[in-house]
Amino acid sequence: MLSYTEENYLKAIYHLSGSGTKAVLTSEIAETMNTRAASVTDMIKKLSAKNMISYEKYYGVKITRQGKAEALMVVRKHRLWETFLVQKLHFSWDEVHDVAEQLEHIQSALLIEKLDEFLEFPTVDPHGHPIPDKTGKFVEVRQIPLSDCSGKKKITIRAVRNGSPSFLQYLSKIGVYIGATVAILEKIEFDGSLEIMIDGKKKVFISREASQNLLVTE
Amino acid sequence: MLSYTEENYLKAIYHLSGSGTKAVLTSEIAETMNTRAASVTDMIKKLSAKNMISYEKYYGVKITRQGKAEALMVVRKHRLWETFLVQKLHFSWDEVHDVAEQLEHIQSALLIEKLDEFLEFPTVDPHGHPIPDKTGKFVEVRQIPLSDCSGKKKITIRAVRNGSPSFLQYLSKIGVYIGATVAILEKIEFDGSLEIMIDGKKKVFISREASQNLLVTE
DNA sequence: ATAAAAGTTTAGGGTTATCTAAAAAATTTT
DNA sequence: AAAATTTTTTAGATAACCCTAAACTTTTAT
Repeated sequence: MLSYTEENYLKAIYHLSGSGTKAVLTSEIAETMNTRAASVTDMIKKLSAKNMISYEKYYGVKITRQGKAEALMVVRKHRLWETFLVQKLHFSWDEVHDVAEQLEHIQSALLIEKLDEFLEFPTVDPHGHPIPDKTGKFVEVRQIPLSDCSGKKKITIRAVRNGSPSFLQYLSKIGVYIGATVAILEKIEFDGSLEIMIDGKKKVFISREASQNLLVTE
Repeated sequence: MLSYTEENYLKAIYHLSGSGTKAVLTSEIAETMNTRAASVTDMIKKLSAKNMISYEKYYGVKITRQGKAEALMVVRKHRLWETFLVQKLHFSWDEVHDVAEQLEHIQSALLIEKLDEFLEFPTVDPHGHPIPDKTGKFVEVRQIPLSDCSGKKKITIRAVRNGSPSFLQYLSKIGVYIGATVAILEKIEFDGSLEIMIDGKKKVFISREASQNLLVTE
C-alpha cells in the first residue's frame, strides 16, 4: 500500500524513465516534483524499501516490475478520471489535469472498474494518451511529432505531448483537436513554423514548438 | 483552507452538535473519530485558531457560523458523490460510504458544481439525507422514526438514521427502500417489533431497533 | 591529472497528525 | 464536604514529508 506522496513520486519516475525503460536521476525527479534533491533521496529510500524501484547511490533509480504495475494503475486512474471530467461533466481539456491529480489517489478498485464501464472502456484520454486496462496493458500507436512530418500526406492529430493548459487553450482556439485531420501546406525555413490546413477547411500557421508538441499518425 | 483531517473533524463536530445547535464534548469527538482525547484537544486548538469552532477549556466546543458553512460544504460533497456512485455507477447503497469519505475531500469548486448539474441537482442522497445546495441550504422535511408511528396510516420511508452497510443490506433484502410505502399491521407488545406491509404487497416483521432507524413521513 | 563544478547524500530540523502517560479540572459518589 | 472517579489537558514522543546546510561523489574543464 502506497501513500499519496509515494504514488506521485512513482508516477513521476515512471514517466521520466520512458515507461520504465531507462534510469532516472535524483535531480530530474526533484525538478518535476518541485522538491529538493534531499527530499527525493529520502523518498527513494522509502520506495526502494517497498521494492518499487531499485536504487544505487549516485546512479539514479530504475523502476521495478512491481513499481511499474503500481504506476500504471495510477496512470489508469488519472486518465479515466480525465475522460470522465470531459465526457460526462463537460470540462474542457485544459481544466482537467489538477482535478485528476487528486482523483487518481482515491483508493477503491470497485470505483475504478465501475467508472471504466460507465465510460464504455475508453482507450485514450482527452489528450490522446492511452489508458491502461485493468491488467496494465494499453495499445501503443506509433506516433510522431507533427514537426517530423514531410510532404502533404493526410495526417491525423493523435495526442499532445505536453498538455499545459495554455497550449491546450491555444489549440482549441485555432481549431486543433484530437482526431482532427491536417495537411502541411508549407514549412517556413526561417523559423521552422508550419502552415497547416485543418479538416480541409481552415489554414493556420503554427510555431515549431507547437508542431513538436503535437503527436500525429500519417 | 482546511486539511483533509481538519475537514473530517469539522464534519464530525457538525453532526455531533445536531447541525450546530449544541456543544460537543472532547470525548464524543474522540469516540466518533476513533482517536484519543489528547489528539482531539490538539485538533480543537487548530480549528479554534482558524475560527471554525469556539472553544473553552473543559467545556466542549461549539461550531461557528463559518465552521458550519465549511462543514455543510463537506456534507454537500459527500452526498453528491454518494448520489453519483449509486445513480451513475450503479453502486448499491451499502457500498458508497467509504468511497464518498475519500471523494468529499477533493478540492475543486468547479467539479462539485458540474457534478451537481450532471446529477440534475438532487435534493436527497441514496440514504434519504438532504443535500445542501451551493449556498448551504437544504429542505428539511419533518421526519419521525417508524417506531413512533401509530395506526394504519399510509407511511413513506424517507431516510435511514444509521446507514451501516449491514443495516442497508438487510433493508434491501426485505424490500425496504427510500420512497417505499408501508403500513403498520401490528405492533408486538413483547419486544416492540412491527409487522409491516411494504408497497401493499409484502408483509414482514422488523425489530424495534430497525424501526427506530427508519425515518418516515405519515 | 588535477582543480573546479555539478550532482547526490547525510545531518539536523520543522510541521502535521497521531500516540501514551501524567497532571489538572470537573463530576459523581459516599 | 471530602474522596473517588471521570474527563480533559499538557508534556513528551513518533512517523511522514519536507527543508537547509554541509559533506561526499561524480563529471567536466583546464
